Amino acid sequence: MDDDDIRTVSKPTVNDIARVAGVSLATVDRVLNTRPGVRRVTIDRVNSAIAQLGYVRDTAAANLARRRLYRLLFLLPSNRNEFVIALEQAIAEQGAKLIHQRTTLERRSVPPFDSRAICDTLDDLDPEEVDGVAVFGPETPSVRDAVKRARAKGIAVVALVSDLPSSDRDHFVGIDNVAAGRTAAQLMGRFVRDAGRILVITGSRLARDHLERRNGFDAVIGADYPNLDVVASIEGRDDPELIQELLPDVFEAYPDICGIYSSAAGNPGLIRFIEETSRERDLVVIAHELTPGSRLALSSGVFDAIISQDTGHIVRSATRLLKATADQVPFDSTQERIRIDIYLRENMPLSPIPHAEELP
Amino acid sequence: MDDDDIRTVSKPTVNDIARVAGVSLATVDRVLNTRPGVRRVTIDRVNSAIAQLGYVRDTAAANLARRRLYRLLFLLPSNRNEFVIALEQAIAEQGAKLIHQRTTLERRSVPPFDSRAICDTLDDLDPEEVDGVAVFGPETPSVRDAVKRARAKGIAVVALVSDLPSSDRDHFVGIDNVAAGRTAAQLMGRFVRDAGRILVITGSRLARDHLERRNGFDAVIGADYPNLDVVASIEGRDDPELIQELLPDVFEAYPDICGIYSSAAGNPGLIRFIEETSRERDLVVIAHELTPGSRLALSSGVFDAIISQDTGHIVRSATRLLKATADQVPFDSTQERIRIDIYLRENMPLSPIPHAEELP
DNA sequence: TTGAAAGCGATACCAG
DNA sequence: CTGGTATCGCTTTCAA
Repeated sequence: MDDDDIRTVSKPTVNDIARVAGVSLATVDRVLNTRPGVRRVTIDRVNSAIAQLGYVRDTAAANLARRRLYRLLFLLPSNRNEFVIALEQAIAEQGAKLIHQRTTLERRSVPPFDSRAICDTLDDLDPEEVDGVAVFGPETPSVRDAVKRARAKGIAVVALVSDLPSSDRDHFVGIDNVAAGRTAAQLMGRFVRDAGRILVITGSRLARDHLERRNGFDAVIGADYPNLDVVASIEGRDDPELIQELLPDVFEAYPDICGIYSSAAGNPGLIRFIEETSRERDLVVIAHELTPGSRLALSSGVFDAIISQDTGHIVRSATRLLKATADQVPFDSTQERIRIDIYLRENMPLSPIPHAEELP
Repeated sequence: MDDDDIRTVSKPTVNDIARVAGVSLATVDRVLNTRPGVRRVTIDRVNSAIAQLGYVRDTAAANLARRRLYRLLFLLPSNRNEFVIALEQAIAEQGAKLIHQRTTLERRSVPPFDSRAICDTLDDLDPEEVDGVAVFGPETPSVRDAVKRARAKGIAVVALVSDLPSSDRDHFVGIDNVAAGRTAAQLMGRFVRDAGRILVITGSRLARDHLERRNGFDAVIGADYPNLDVVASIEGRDDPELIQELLPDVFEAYPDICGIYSSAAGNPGLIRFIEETSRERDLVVIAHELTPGSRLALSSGVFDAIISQDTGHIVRSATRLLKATADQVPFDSTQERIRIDIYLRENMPLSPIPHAEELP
């Protein structure tokens, strides 16, 4: 009892537990890590000592002793659009920092919407070699099952950017895309001055995130803005060239388009089209993802607003969640919520990707 | 040389340095931590071994051995508005988590705008007892000098929410308030449908953040929205009662007010006024800080948009920056940039302060 | 000016 | 089943 009082200044350690429970360090460790070979009574004795002392494991010390390495894998589509590139950069940057914290980030690309490649990659993963994987891919039945198998092998899995809800992934790291679509619609409704038609550019039917955005957008425009009419969307397949090619016909068919919601990738094509043809038009354009290209468009007035998600935050969050899942420890949910960022020209960060790492 | 090659699998340690430099661990440590009592030649030998091996210190192991505790202090105004309360909650929550990471967060309140109290607190700080302090206060000459003295004593100082630029504080943790004001103005200009007057509610002339917002707001309205006219602002002193009291006269004098920019605290008074009197009016209202009260106002349509800064992020960022400064190690500037958040009804987080800490 | 050795808090191997 | 002990990477006396 006196001992306990004396100890209250600093936090209890395994040694304290051993002393209070009257067992050795090794036994305490066995109980702490639920390893076999301890009698029920002993387990109880140790556990009550733990409870009595209010012990909390020092993760840093544990990882040091364990020489624990976290090997995490990011599985991305091999798209070359700016968003995916930003994500890759964020992974590379975080990876360079985390190497000093016993964590390695590996990145692997598979062809877009190639469920098969995703499944094969996941199935080939050896739990001895990989602790967790972040998957940015389409929600297909085969992917869903492959995620389940990976988790069954003991590999932590988070869905990145686009959710895989029915796969039992451990977490989803990204924005609520229905809400993002609703946000875009609200801005559109506010920004457009008169009645007219709105064009939505989508990506692929296979991408859950694009679908959700579209649904959210339509719901709000339909409910709150009777003056606006959403015309049948064009499917741009995230391809700038295709988008630039399709747009003239659309504007021919609907000359009264007063707003464009670019809900997927392929913005460069949209930007080129507007710069070449629609300068004079009073067109409200809302797009997704703050990238070098979309920043310029926002600065120059080609875009009116950008809905975005912070790629740095996404990578850091995925990393923390994969580690926490692997270690089965709690995490800070407030820190892991990815915001639906709204950027106007006025609140853009000065530099999208400040590479500088400075000394205080 | 062979040794080095063999070692490339894992990262170099102090032992490797000692071996390569042909000195003892103790000497390596002395050089690493720039402690006295080492000959020039020896220092050089160790340093070149460090460079050769590309050594990076394992902070976790160092802190373990050092039994390093970070004692950080947050100095806040004793205002009871929701923003300060949210900040206090974030400090309490982070503090509870960080206690397991050798970091204690202490919070101290001083009367608002009481430079003297801030100076006294800073001057009383013992560098043996406090590693860093985050100051949320007015930028007065005396505060500036007290910050300088604190830093001279070896205490890390960051300015919180409102910058103290001429004080040589180590960092500023908060948003660019000029840009925040500009953002509010752009939204206002976009949201207001017709010509009219805009009322700005400010806080105090002593608060740098409020002044900056006001300047940014006026600049954009003046330049981009000739149809809008900003009437002389009212100084609400962050006081809901005062604001509620002042508003009727203002609307009497200017019945054509079509927008309100609440650039400081005291929103509850504004909300009550609008709910009681201006329901019928077509009033665009933009306020600062997402709090329980402002969330409700946004949901109900009393507010049209909220400019905000994430209190959780602010506290985490201040903590990381104070630690990094105290240890003189680099930090990740992309992670520390506090965003100018724009919230509409559609992109509000579901719960402003999710207290839940869940298991994966 | 330098080195040997004892920890920090936790883990893991090898005996018994 | 349980305990002793070396070790992780780094810091810190205490001697020499």
